[in-house]
Amino acid sequence: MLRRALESEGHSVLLAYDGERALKLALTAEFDVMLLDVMLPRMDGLTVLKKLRDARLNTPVIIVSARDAGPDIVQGLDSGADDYLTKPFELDILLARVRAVSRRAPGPQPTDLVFRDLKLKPATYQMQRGGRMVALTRTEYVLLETLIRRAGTVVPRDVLIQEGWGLGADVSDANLYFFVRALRSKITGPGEEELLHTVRGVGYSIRSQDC
Amino acid sequence: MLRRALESEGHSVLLAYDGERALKLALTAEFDVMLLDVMLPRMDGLTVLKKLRDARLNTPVIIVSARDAGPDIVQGLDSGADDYLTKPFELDILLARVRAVSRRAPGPQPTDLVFRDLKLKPATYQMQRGGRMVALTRTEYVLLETLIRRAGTVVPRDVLIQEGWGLGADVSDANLYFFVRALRSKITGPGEEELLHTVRGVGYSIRSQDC
DNA sequence: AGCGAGTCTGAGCACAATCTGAGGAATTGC
DNA sequence: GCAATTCCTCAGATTGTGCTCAGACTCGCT
Repeated sequence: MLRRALESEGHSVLLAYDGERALKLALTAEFDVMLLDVMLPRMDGLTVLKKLRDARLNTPVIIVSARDAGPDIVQGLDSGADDYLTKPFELDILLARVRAVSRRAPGPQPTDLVFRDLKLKPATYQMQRGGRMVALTRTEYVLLETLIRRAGTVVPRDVLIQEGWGLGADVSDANLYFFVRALRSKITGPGEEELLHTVRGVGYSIRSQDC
Repeated sequence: MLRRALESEGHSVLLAYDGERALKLALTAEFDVMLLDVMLPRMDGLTVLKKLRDARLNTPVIIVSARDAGPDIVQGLDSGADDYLTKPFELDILLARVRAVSRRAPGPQPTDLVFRDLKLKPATYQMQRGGRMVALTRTEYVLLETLIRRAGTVVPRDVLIQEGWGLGADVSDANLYFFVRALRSKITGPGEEELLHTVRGVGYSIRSQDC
């Protein structure tokens, strides 16, 4: 739900389901804002924050926690958080606080989605294959994003349709074929390896020849 | 009481008992943090904040208010506050938030926004392309500012509208087109590279041809 | 080899998104 | 109050995206 809300505000969102992965993400890519829960599996939020700051990264962090006791808040902020929001909260407030926090961050560096030498740039609706930079239309972009998010797995045709056109959408097969074709022609230049494979009867899959 | 507490933390404190004096203080001297109540005599806190930001001062501001309704908080943050604290609050939390807010501001932000040979001068509402200096109207300026702040990324149309005209603004498409046209004609002289690109179905983007 | 369902291709149309020109309303400065 | 600037609106012109269709091609099966 949060992801949706943030994406509708123009952010692109990466999700981590436990503390370790959150930290790993935060250390590898560069983010505008990090929303951090405290109670997390594998590594709690405050530790994540501590390690992040130890690594001299000052990505803005908003702690989102059910703990609303004074000492918890103080500890959170003093661990290096930029803001502290207690659950339950109103969505509008979260969005406003995200705006407030990210407003001062100078260089927004939305993260790119990558598979091999194929890079997807949410910020500009472009993709890059090797050195080639290509512009994508909105629908092409959405489809490629879901494909590359699940790279290595097969994405069923109806999932693609749902992502690209919404739930009850009435999309003809030919139409999806049309976009697959468009994507293929953009992804695979002459002499390049085919990355977007058809899985007959099911859907499509981004992967390299082997595996 | 607040003054005591803050001074015991090593801050030196100046007190203003109404909004007008607060604004005057904030405009004349340079502060690490400003604690701002909303319900003030002579000029309410939000107006003070607004005028402060209009004067291009980005002193960190924490709003301290009894109003704890969602819309109030959102409005406060979107007016340019860095944090929002509802009364009653624990002293420790206030102190922690003051530390959090003052920690990050490394002094006043850079004055000119720059992308390639395009320079935006907030102080004078002017822009410079190469050697050419051009005056901008208020709306043109705001739009170009948000575009250049997120240079390299696509700024959705509704974000532009929100920045230029405020939240619930009712702005016709044609109107935005009008300003985009105005900006383009000012940014791109004859023979110069187009920097303001449209991304169909989404919005606009400042970037150079490649990348 | 022959069949059928599933998939792909080429060409072209329709429509909404975008852009333009011209001019009218609202502000602003003097 | 007037002139200049700024902002906004309307009515077409234009474009690119999304979409469709008919026919060709594949793959797996018997």
